[in-house]
Amino acid sequence: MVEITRRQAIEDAASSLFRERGYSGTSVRDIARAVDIQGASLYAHVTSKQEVLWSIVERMAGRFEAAADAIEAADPGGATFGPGVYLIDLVRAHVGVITDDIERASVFVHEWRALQGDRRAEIAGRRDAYEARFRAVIADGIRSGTFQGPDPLVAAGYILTALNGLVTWYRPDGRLSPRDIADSYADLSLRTVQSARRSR
Amino acid sequence: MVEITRRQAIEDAASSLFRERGYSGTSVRDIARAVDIQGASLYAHVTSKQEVLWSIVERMAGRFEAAADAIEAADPGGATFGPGVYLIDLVRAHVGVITDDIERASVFVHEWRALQGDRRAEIAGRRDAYEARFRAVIADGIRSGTFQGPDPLVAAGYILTALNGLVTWYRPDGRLSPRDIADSYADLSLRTVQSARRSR
DNA sequence: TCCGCCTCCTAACGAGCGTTAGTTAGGGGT
DNA sequence: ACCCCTAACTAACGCTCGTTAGGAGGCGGA
Repeated sequence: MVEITRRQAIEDAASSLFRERGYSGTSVRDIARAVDIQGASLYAHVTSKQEVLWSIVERMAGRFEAAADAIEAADPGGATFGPGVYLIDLVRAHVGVITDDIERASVFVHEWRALQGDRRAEIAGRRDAYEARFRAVIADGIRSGTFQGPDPLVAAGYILTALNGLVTWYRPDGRLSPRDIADSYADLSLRTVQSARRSR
Repeated sequence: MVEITRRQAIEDAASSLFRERGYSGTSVRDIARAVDIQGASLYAHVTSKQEVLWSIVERMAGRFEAAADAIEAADPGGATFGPGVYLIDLVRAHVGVITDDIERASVFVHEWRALQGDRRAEIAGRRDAYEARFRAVIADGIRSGTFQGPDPLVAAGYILTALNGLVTWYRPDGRLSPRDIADSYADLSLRTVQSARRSR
């Protein structure tokens, strides 16, 4: 990871620390130390600690949204390829965004609550809108008989938290490539909304 | 919730605050204010902030373990009723522990990382041992042909994070009762490890 | 009546917090 | 030669942090 700007290096260091110790558990002097600088010198590059968190979270929100937008653009409402393909694509995209930048993704998933005021509300809203895409495709699939499930809300909650849980165990240098995980997670998620074969 | 001891009231208040703002984001004066006391007066009931977190996390670890122990005792190794029933029972038990005390469960899931030194290591080990029960039953089921899956480790990770994700959206006063959720989650989890019926 | 516990208080400690102010050193453009 | 920009520094601000010390009031049991 070659750093171009000092600002980027600071955000990378902050992401890593926020992930490890949480936003509240990380001091600006901790971040500064990670880029070999005095605490006060950080403020030449950054206006506040809160703004660093915002920058990280906002960028990741944008990535998730863009990935989902691309899928919607390719197959509006899943009308062409059906809810199964649409759901699989959403899952693969979600996994891809996480594995692409695990530190920032982890901060996005766990630390967005540390945002204050309007920014927190904005992210809460955008998260909800994003999750609604999953709820919609699941509800669609159930309505059309492609999926079977107890409740679209519960199923969406189950799948989405499973996907986000990836940030707790994914290791870039681990046995499984992002591709492997995307394949597995797409498979598991599709099964989750389809009736199981009976077996004893 | 009728409080018997002052200590219990303090732990309840701390659980609620740790859940909302995180361990680092909560000060001892915040906890004290929640039980209408001066910050320093807390130390008549508690030896340190860290010890309060430990008390909460340790108790919940015990609950999860006890619930799983009961299942193992009733059907050792799933030898009698098979992996399907065993997994369903584990899932129902896990959901039950969470819905039974959502605040403490949420702290257990998210804030155990704030523990320091040996205590953190101990909980990490106990968590891993607990999760191994899920991995084992899934691997068993795959070996015996009851389950089909891409990888027992991935499947276990997927299911466990889905279950733990319940702490982020469960509301005791919501539409769904703990029973409803246990039913749905047991169903969804079983599907996750079984091949889907083909449908278009 | 007195003892001892329980609960809570005020005052204070040293450390660390996020942030501001003012300054310095070096390099590139005019 | 001059100027400004960038990137860093030291010093300090007011505040909050977790925690300790020492004491006061009330209540149950001997």
